[in-house]
Amino acid sequence: MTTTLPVASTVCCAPLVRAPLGAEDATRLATTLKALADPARLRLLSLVAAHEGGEACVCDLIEPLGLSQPTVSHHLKVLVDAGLLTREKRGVWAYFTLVPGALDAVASVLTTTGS
Amino acid sequence: MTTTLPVASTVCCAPLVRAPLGAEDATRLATTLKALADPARLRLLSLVAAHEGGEACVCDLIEPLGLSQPTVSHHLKVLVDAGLLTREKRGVWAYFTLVPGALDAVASVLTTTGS
DNA sequence: ACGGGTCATCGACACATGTCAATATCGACG
DNA sequence: CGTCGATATTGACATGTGTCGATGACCCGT
Repeated sequence: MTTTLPVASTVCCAPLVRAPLGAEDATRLATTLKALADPARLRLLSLVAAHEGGEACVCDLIEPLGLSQPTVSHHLKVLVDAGLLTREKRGVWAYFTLVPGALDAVASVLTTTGS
Repeated sequence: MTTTLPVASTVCCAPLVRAPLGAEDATRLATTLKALADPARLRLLSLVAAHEGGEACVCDLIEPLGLSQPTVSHHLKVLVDAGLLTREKRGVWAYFTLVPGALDAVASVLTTTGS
């Protein structure tokens, strides 16, 4: 294990602009946002979502990204650890899928129109 | 100028899970998300939003964050450069305010329920 | 004009991060 | 069993980032 927690489900808490969020909540949210704050990872999420069946294996993602296979694997691991993707190994291939509601949870914390 | 562009208004584009977003769009989005992906900056946004009148000066933010004044000033600059905060100097004090719709723009890009 | 208070900038430092080449792991299939 | 092909892990490297102390710039009373 390289990272810490199942974060995306821990994003929880208040809409950020309602109450001055504490240090712990801020750290958890920042951890999830750090996972998102990378061009390669954003494109990975986008590619997985747009791929047929909503799932894609590493081999599908290497070429469109233009990055090496280890780098792609690394980014995918970050996204899985952040709770944004799930990894399912079928035979030789590893299939990745969006975690339902994970991105929306982040979005809802950032939304200000909940007043 | 340390950074690049008025980003928050440039977040634009598609909801991320609709079409595989291009390299440029991914970079722009990542830039904005990087500005958000820090506990101190998240708490700053939260503190400013919760503060009386929706605005706060640096001196209001130093103590609740527990960081040095230069560090707070640095984080505020990052948020302003990202288009998430506005800075207005009145007399000796610098007042910061949330840019209306900036956070919501980021949130809408992340939302998947736009199908 | 002077001094005190608010904020920004600079320089330095430790640490995290993205990337790749090389290597390891592991399943499928002759 | 041996090999090939798909992923993951490791090690190394350059670069980016958060933090602070020191300093500079600015406004405002006195």
